[in-house]
Amino acid sequence: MATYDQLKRALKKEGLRYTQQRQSVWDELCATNDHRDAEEIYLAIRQSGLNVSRATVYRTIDVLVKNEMVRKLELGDGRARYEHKVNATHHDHLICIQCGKIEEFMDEVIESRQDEIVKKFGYKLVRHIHQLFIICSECESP
Amino acid sequence: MATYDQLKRALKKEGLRYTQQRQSVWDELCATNDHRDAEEIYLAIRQSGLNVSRATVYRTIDVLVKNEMVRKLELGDGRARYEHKVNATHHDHLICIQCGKIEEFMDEVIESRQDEIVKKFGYKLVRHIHQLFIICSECESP
DNA sequence: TATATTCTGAGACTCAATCTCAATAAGAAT
DNA sequence: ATTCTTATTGAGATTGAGTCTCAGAATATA
Repeated sequence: MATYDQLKRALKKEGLRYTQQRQSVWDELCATNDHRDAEEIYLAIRQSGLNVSRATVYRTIDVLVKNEMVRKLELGDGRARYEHKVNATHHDHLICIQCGKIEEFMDEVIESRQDEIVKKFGYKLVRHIHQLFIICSECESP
Repeated sequence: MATYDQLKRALKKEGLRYTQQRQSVWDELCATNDHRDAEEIYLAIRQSGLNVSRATVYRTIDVLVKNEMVRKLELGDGRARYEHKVNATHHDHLICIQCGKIEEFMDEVIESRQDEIVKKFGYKLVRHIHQLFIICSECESP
């Protein structure tokens, strides 16, 4: 699942060395489809018996985000979440404000409206954040 | 502009006392239509000769946000921005990643698509964040 | 193998935001 | 108006995510 080659290529492109620590961060990010914070990634790696520091986790994630292998999610609670982008298509997020569950959505109409809005202003769209904060069905009627 | 009555009403509703410090925070927030962070609000109040602590600025803003007199913007850079909601209609934001300029947009089609998406999931929409990170015309061709 | 360079980890540091608690001020009662 | 009760304030300590430092470890190059 975690592609050894993709990591090597990205590191080479950045002029960085391939190391076991960087591989383990990438492996752990690919191990689930969850949206986890840096501390969770760090603890999961340690759990698996490997010794990688928090600093290395943060540094490696930055490289992966820059190379579009990982997506960084800012939910406004001060902790960034990360999801790998292996085999993933573009999507935005629904976040339950009760249980924290995160689901994904994608809407072509919204995507194209965004482009039109930006075009009308005469600007250039770089990226967007679209998050729907909801109460999920389980939390609504438990 | 800064409505004395609206503040008094909100404070009464929360079981809080009306104080000069709280009034000055509300006054300063209403003084411009900018999207400023807490430190900027704090410094602006001090500039005007009043003595209000950072703690009070943060605490008062929380009350104002809770009572929908002020909107909190999380741009993902670790500093929340605030804008007053006096005479304001709903809108989302365009943010220039070069110069930091913030502009507003509103699109009925996007708004209703959001409702439909949430409805399809069987969830309840509480609030949303929609931010378009752009490069503005001045930054694009200076 | 020797040498140069990058990487790592532990912990110090940063910075926005929150918390603490003694001193102060608001509002109610008299 | 004065007193009394209770909330508020301010200065600085604290928190917590994330970044930085730098000596030692690991990797690449000669």
